[in-house]
Amino acid sequence: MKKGERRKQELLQIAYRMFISRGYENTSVDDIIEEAGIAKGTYYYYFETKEQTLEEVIRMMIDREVEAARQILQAEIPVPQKIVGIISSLRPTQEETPIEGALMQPENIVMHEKIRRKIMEAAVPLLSEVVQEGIAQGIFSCDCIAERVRMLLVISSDTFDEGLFTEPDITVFIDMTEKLLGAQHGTMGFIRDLIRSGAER
Amino acid sequence: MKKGERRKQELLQIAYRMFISRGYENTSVDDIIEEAGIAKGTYYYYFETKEQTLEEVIRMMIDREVEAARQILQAEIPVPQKIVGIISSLRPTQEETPIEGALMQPENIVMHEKIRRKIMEAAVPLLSEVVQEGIAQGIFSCDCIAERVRMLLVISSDTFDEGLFTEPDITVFIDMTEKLLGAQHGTMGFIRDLIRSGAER
Amino acid sequence: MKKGERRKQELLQIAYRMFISRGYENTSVDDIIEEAGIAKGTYYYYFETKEQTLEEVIRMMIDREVEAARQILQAEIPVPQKIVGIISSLRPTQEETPIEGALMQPENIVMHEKIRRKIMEAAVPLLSEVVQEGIAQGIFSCDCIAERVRMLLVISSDTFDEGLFTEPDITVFIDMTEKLLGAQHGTMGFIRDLIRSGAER
Amino acid sequence: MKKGERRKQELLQIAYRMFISRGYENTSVDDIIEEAGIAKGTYYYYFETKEQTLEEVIRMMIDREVEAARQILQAEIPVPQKIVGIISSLRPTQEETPIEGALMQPENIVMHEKIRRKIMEAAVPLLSEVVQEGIAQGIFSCDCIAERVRMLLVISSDTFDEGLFTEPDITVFIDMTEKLLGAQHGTMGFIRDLIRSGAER
DNA sequence: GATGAATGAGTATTCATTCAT
DNA sequence: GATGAATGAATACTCATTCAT
Repeated sequence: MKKGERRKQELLQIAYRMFISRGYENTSVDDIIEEAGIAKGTYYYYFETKEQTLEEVIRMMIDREVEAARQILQAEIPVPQKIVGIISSLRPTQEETPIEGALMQPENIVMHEKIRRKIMEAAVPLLSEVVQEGIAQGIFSCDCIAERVRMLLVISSDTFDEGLFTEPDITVFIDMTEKLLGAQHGTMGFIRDLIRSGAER
Repeated sequence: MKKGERRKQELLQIAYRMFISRGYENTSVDDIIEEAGIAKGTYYYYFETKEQTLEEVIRMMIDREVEAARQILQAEIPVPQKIVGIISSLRPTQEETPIEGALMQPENIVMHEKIRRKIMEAAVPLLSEVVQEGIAQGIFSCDCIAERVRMLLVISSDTFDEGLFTEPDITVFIDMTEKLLGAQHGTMGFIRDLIRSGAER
Repeated sequence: MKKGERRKQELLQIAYRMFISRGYENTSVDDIIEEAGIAKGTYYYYFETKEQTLEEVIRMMIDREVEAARQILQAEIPVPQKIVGIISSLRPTQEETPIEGALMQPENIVMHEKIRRKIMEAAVPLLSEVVQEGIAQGIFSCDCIAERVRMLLVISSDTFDEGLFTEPDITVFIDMTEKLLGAQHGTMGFIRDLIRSGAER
Repeated sequence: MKKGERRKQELLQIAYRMFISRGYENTSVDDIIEEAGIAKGTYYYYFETKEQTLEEVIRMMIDREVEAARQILQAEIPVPQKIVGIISSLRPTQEETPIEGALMQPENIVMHEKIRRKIMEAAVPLLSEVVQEGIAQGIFSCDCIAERVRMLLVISSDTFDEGLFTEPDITVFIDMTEKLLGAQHGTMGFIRDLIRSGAER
């Protein structure tokens, strides 16, 4: 039992890397089995279809990220930092594809989109909880929390996912976030420093 | 020459409809020529590759929409209405795919994404101009106009493109827009009535 | 040993049902082991190949039917009734596939044909014996018994196996049978009543 | 137009030979294109699917045979000879597979069966006409013509198609045919000479 | 007796593209 | 301008069979 499970995890890992770096559509089953050094039959022993492999790859990736996000949720840090931390941890394929840069444009779109939706599903409740916490602490003040959180995620994703943002983008994002959640001006300003220190690395 | 041009426009029209309704990847060259009633060779007489056809289809579609947006830009209506009007007119495949609903989920993603980017490119300068106008009139008050406009478009697209929005979504969207542009509370409230009257139809 | 034998009989039973209802070619080894709830290896412990399984399935099925036919042979009923009884008892998959009707058309042909041939082999001597008996009793009168019996079986199979016969088919079949065996007109007329009463059920 | 048509006929011819000699299931598309010396794409330019190829192969074969049968129907020969002639001409793959003998047992069954049914459909009306003619001439005397003709075909096919018949088979077949059609004893006796002279060749 | 992981040759089908006419 | 016959690499998936444990 264990043996088969481990093997499957290995295969998922390999498929994950290939899907991310070349795109789902551009990765053939032949490519995967060659990389994995297994026979066609072995692949289909573990996965019903290629599509199913994608599904499992995404689930694996998301599970991981949601786990990281949950850790942050329970950490002993200020609420604004929690928000930013969770959002960052849910960025797909962030430091995971450092090799080929932002390879999520061409035909990775399909997978990217699938992931985006799943992450949305998982992230909205988590973040809502934190925002709630912020409201309780008097840091935030707003209604329609779920909708605002969702909007926050969409903007964040659009602004930062491709790594092509400018200073004004950051400014507006910070402004936006504060107003969206009804926070005092300056509450989220630390984001700028965070990004700067991140970029320096 | 003219005859050939007209023919090409027809083909683009056909390709456009097919790409929209079945997705780019799911539309084969064979499908197109069958629908158009022409031979394989004829298709390749007009287009270098299938990819190029897509490019031209998108350009055509965007040109049209930008044209419509430009008309609104020059119309004699209040600035907030202009903004909403332009955003609406740039919604891809809105009344153009009335048949099968929001056919932009499954594998239309690729085309949808390509269009989205092109529209962004075209829309940001147009909308920026209107916002500028609003600022001059004292209706809006903000910096980083281009970035804010972009954000507005992203949120609008995410909220409304699939047609699956709720009341709170509208509320937050209106709130967001006002704060994003530094408008007075209530300035964009008319959007709600607009959507309601649109939905009634 | 006994335990293994029983297990094998169970597997044969399962394979039998699946072959009959879905066809030999359309039933994969995977299908069988799933239905049986056993592992791949177990299957191949009991059977050398899938083909061999088919062979054994057919043998089992025929053994049964021949046994039934033999009972009729020894029964104390008139010779004409014996003939009809034996022919009926040898109909393959008659009350055995009551579920899906005449599932022997599409790709079941392969198995159907194999069975047909085996049944022929088994049936000709049995029926020949009965015809001999009929000749001894002065009911029939003919030479080349084996050949005539074979012909009888072929016609019977063609006429009745698919269950798509009409009144004239019955008439001709009865006429044929009488003349084939050199019986008096009317001798086999009871077949019509038999079929009618069978149909009424 | 003509060029393509001829090519297709050639391909059909090749497929025909291969299906007959190796069986439909055992002939892969790869086999066919290799034999034909064409590319995969070319094959699929002419045929939608492999199944469709089979369909067309069968149609071609039957058309030919029915044409031959029709010629005999209109010939100026005695009615009994017509009957035998038509039946013979409808024998599938008779002198057409002289090479590998009766290669229609193993998995050719599928095709064989398909052909058998189509031939039946075509042959029954043709032969019925001839029998009618025989009745008019006082040579035959029977009712239920279609059913009798069908039976005749079935028996003939079973007896002769595989080429494994004996003297008694011929005797019974002749006897059967005469009685089936209500002909005088001796009417069909010429069949025996026909077969003998055929076998001598 | 029984398991299940591993195999790999085999299969039909798709499709963008080319080019001689 | 237009045709349509020809291409061939690519692709996902199947399945009977083996064998170490």
